[in-house]
Amino acid sequence: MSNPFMEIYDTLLNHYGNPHWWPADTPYEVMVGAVLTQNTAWTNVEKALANFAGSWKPCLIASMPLDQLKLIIKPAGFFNQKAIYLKNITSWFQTYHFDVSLVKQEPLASLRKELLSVKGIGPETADSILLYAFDFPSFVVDAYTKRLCERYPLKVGDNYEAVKHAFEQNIPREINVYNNYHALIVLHGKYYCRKRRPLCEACPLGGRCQNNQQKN
DNA sequence: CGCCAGGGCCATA
DNA sequence: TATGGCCATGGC
Repeated sequence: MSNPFMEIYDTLLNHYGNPHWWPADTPYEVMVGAVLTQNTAWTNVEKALANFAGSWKPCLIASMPLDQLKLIIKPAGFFNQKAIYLKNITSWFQTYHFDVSLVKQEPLASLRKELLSVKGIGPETADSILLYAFDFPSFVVDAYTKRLCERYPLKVGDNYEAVKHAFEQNIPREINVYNNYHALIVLHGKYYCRKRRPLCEACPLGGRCQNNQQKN
């Protein structure tokens, strides 16, 4: 195979199996989780999510006092900002009457612009929501993705949109592939290709990664 | 103890 | 337009 993007994908999928990812039951829960996990460990997000105690209706969060919302999400960190961000994304969802099917009728490009115009929704959060909440083929780039690209290396630059574009040009435009690929990169970034002391010797990507070659 | 986690906003130049 | 400081908690 001549495409390194697909080589990596196939290797990671073979090694980790199907991640069947994003731990959430509804699209709205995905949106909330996507905001709460910004620069935050998922274990902290889980604590915050547990504090909702089943109060998952967006209309409830829309009407909830800001201070109460801050208290609920406190374990996720940055709670002063994130409470406002949750209000903002909920207001956006309300413009669609909290109707997922209405959102899905929008063209991907305009929907992405809408999300990016919401204060608190940057490129990664927007793409996560598009892909994992609404099933749009919008590739998600995060810190793990950039690190893997740097080390391998896949010469895709450092700019978010450039990295995203590179992946989308080199993998099939399928929801399943986009979904799995990002999930696999997160898994891989956590357990092997971590920031400090990566486990290059046992890495499933083996000698194809230049960062591994250097250590021989 | 210090580092880090599935970013994004804002001020500054 | 691009970089740096800031935001906050919990796990290791």
